[in-house]
Amino acid sequence: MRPGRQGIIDAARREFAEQGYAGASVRDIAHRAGVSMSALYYWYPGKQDLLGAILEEDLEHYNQACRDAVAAAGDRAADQLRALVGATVRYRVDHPVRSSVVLSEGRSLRSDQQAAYERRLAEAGDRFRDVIRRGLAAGEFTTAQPDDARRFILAACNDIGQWYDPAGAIGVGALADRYATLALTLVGAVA
Amino acid sequence: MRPGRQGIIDAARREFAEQGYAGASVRDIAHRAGVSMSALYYWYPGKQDLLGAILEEDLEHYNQACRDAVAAAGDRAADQLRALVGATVRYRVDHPVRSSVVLSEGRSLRSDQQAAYERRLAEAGDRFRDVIRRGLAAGEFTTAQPDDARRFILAACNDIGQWYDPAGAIGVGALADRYATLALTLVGAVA
Amino acid sequence: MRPGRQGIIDAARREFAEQGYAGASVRDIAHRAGVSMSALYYWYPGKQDLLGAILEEDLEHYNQACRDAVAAAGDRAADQLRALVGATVRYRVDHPVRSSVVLSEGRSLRSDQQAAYERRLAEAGDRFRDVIRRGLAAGEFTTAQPDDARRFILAACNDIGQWYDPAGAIGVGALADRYATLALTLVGAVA
Amino acid sequence: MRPGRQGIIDAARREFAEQGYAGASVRDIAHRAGVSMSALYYWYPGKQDLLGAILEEDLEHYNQACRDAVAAAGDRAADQLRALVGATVRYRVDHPVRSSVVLSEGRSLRSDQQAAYERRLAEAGDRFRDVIRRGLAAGEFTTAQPDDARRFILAACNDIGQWYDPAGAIGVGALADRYATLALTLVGAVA
DNA sequence: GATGAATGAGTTTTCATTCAT
DNA sequence: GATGAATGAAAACTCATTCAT
Repeated sequence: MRPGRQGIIDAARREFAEQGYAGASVRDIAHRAGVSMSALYYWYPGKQDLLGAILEEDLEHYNQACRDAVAAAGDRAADQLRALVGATVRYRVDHPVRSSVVLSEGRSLRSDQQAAYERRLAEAGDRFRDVIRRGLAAGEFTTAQPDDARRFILAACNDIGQWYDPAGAIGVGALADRYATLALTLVGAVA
Repeated sequence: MRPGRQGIIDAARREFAEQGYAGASVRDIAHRAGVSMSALYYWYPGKQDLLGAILEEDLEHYNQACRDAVAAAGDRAADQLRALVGATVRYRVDHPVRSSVVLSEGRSLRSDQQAAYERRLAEAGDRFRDVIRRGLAAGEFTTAQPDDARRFILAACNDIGQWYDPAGAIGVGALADRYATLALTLVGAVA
Repeated sequence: MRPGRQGIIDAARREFAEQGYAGASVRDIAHRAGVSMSALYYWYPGKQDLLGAILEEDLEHYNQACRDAVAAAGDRAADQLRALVGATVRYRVDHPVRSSVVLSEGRSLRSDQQAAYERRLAEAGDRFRDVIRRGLAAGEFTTAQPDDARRFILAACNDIGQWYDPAGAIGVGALADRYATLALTLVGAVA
Repeated sequence: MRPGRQGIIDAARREFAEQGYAGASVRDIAHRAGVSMSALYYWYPGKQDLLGAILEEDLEHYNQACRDAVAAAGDRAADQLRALVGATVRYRVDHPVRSSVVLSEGRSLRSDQQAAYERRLAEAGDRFRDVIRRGLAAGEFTTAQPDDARRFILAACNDIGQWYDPAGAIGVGALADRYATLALTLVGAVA
């Protein structure tokens, strides 16, 4: 696990995050992973497959976090939305490198890898959509613009990596709470 | 405008938008512009300078649109925020290529170009910050989270290019209105 | 030799003849031509195109020699067959490098280049077929195996490069005469 | 025969026939043979040795077929020549892969393997030379060009793999007869 | 007896850029 | 004002081969 495959994936993720997919070089990835280029090619058939493996792993990782958060949140839509926003904020803060690659390098995937990527992305979006729909149906939310609200919430959460300073004064927990509050405002949560 | 320069910039912008800065090739840019590579290098010193010129032109272009919108909006903060959101939504929809490059290729700038870029970016952010601050001071807005609200609004507006379909059913005007409404919700606009 | 295109083609032909297409390296071709690899790629899009250009040039060159020989040979089929065998023998002897590449590297062509190559090869074969058919029709030839005779003749002529020693005692003219004699024997030429 | 060795040789032969020696990769050979690369290297010291073993085995195989054919042919040179042509035609038709490698990859041998290869090739040529010489001595053959005739015959037989279609209408037996007839024509066989 | 893992030199090709004219 | 020709470095990837186990 660790020595070959995982070390290479980790190095590739960092390199893709810093340079972008096109700007990253396989040579630098191998060097960063502490293996020869040939060893890298022994474990992965090519640069594109590295990206595919990373996006698969990280999106799945994030989706799992969301599933868990919703499952632990109880029945009220407001609590589920709080949980979802919290999980997303936390993921962006705790995994900035993973988040950066997932959110900006999807377009660099080979065409045959796109479908799986977009399915996983849609799963994430659908979870928000479902919670908001259920909140509306239950009378917990009152917004007339559920789609726009969802887009605001997701865009805001995904944008965190662009400005958040892990060494700064804002804690993750507080940030999650604040973002959840605004999310509930957007969906017009009652009481 | 000028025959050589502008055609090259336009081609470069499209190429950067489609491939990313690192993934774009000077050869392809020249070909797309219909000029020889030598001609391109006659007008611009290099690839980085193309990016610099594009980001300068487009961010300035966007900032001017915002300035004009605010200036035309009258004195109430709510109207100014509506105008600002409207200008941003419109820019993202009407200039998807410009928007895409400005929003995703800033990190590829040479270090000596970064300062100007970030100053212009900050100008855009500050305009939202100022309007929200003035709205709070005037009692028009009531939010306890002005910074978070600003981030939600900007992130949502900037994200439009990721999903908006110009051939789809949603018109720009309607979209601008809807986004402005949510923006006002976020800042807790009164009555 | 000559700058640019021709020098590169000449070097590539020699290299392909000596090492085979797969065994030849673009680096060695460029070195042999006295140009940098980048210069080579300026003139030709890739290794395969070098092979394509060579086979086209050389097969056409040979076909032209055959056309001229037949045209100059007068009306009797026997004379035309003599001319055709003479032209082929001469080509194999005078252009051993061209002959070697044309006869052994056709299978290394890209699929889109194969058709043109095979058309030119067929043209060469058809010229022999036509002459033999006409000789039979005119009563000059009597063989019951015109197809086999044609294959014997062509195979023998094409094989010359495998054993002929240009520094040896056999002159081209004598060889051409001897091969023509056997060719006429094979088709059962009368008197 | 032996489990590892023979499967590897068979795979290598096919690969060499399809791609040429230089174009074939040890990886593909191992994969085709269904063994690991390490296993391949356990049985054979390297790629060159595979080629050496193949050429040795196949040329010897062919030579043995010729020896047997001549031995079974009786004393008349014409019958022996018929037998020799028949054996060669049959070998080219029945073993197209072996034939292809033997006839086109000899030049890729390591220098220390060349001698043995050329000795075996010469043995094949000498058998034809001897039969023709004996036919002339016995008055069975009358050609004035025994060397050229031999070259025609061998070249024609060796060329069969280039055009013969095993799924086509021509049977091996018929083809052998026809080629033998032309061979006898070339040597000027009497009666 | 056999392999999974790795290597370093090599491959073809593309890159941004320069220069003589 | 502009170009055709060229460059050296680097790109992604493959090669035949080796070695510790």
